[in-house]
Amino acid sequence: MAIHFYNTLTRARELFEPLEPGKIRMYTCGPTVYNFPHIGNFRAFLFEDLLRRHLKYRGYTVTQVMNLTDIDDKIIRMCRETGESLQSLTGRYKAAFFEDLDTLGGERAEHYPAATDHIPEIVTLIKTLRQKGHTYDADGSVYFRLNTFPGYGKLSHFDIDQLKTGASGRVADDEYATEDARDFALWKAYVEDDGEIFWETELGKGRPGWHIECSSMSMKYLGESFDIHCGGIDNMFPHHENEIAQSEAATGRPFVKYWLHSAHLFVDGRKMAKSLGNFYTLRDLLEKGHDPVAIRWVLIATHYRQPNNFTFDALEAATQSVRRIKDFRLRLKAITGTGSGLDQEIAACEKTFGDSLDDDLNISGALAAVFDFVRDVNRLVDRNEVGIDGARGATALLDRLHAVTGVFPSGETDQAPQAILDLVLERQRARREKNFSRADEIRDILAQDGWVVEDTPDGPRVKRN
RNA sequence: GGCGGCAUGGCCAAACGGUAAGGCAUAGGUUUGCAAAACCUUGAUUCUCGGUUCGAUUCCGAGUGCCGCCUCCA
Repeated sequence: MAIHFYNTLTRARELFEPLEPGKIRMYTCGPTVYNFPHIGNFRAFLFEDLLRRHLKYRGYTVTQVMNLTDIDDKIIRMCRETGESLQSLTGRYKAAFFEDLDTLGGERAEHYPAATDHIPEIVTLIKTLRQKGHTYDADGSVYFRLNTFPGYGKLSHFDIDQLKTGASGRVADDEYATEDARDFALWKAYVEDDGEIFWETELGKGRPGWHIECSSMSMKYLGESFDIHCGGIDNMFPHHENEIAQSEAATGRPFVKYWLHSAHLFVDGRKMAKSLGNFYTLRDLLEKGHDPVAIRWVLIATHYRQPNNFTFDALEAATQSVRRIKDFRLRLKAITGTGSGLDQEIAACEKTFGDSLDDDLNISGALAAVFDFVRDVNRLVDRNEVGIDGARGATALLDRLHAVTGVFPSGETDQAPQAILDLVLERQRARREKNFSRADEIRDILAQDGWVVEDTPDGPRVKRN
């Protein structure tokens, strides 16, 4: 089955055909590095991670760019309030972002350009826009003149004349210099409150607007036209709309072929908000002792265009699911005899898995295929019908699917230390001598150290609790 | 005021006109020294009301509820 994606631009499910055969260039809106990312941020980043992994699984060469926004109003305000330098502040949160990304098993993108490292490129792009008559200056700032770009609104499907200015109650005072309130800043003139944060450029003393960084950096690393652009649904307007305007006005070419937007994460059915007390960073969940793989599971297990309702019950269910897969892999590992090679089961699982993800990243179908496989194989193992070839094949399959989803780890790292293994041996001796009270006592001791011992026909199995 | 999304068994969640996947939890069973794991069995007519259709969770309309965007929030 060919890959299909739902394209926000057309509001339709479309056959996916990259601009260049075999190669995919994608841009994914990254974090603003002024805080620890919350799990809602990671819902979007992990959707993008799943996307890139699946495309690679399908044999494409993927070039992904994720920007790091390290200059904006909030960052400046924080620097002003704390006295910390911009570089120091954003450096800390960049590091935190990568640390959290690693914890969640996110693959690294090919490029992580930061806005402040691309001031020259930004200035060049603004100059091009100015040269083509798409800008005007006001009070030292440079604005994009919206009515010079006829296609404005084609992504968000907003009728530009019906936008209710200031409906969000967030229009800043310094926006009033625009001729039309809907025009947006490309370059913002320096103001007193900016302190030490400014760049002296041909455009004057100031700093870049928000949207322009994504246009200039995406085009620098991916070219004037590229395949996929992702982001949270909230970025569709105005951010992505403005990116299209800037980019296409500058180049005269189509900017992006497929726009993919992820829906929000809710917590207990409500929008995540600090005021509601349901706001979580990854670190909050880790402190509560939750498994990063289970967290990843919960964040990707809902289709990316559906609102994902995060609950601790769901996280617990995901934890159990991860455990089930790990147990299954341990069980495969213990198989030594001859028997079925599982060729049919493996092929069926992988086909359904791949077909599901090809269908606009239907993760639920993909996970269901794996669970069906686990159940089918477990049944065969119960009947002693699976041989070592089958076990190896099944393990290899899970390795392949883990490379795509990141939620089927082997649990190999849970290797018990010698002291624990000694206790297990002692317990075996006790059991052989029918000294079950001693055996149960040892099991309790192991449990206290966080290890579970299970008796199987092939001997005891130790695993992390 | 404009635009848009969502509503499926206790919880999470698929299905894009053909008669409701999967996971977790629950209950019963097989197995086990006891457990654990595994396996088997167990449960929904899909928010409400209309309409289109031989047939609707799926399409259309109205309503109810929750949510998002409308200039810098993934």
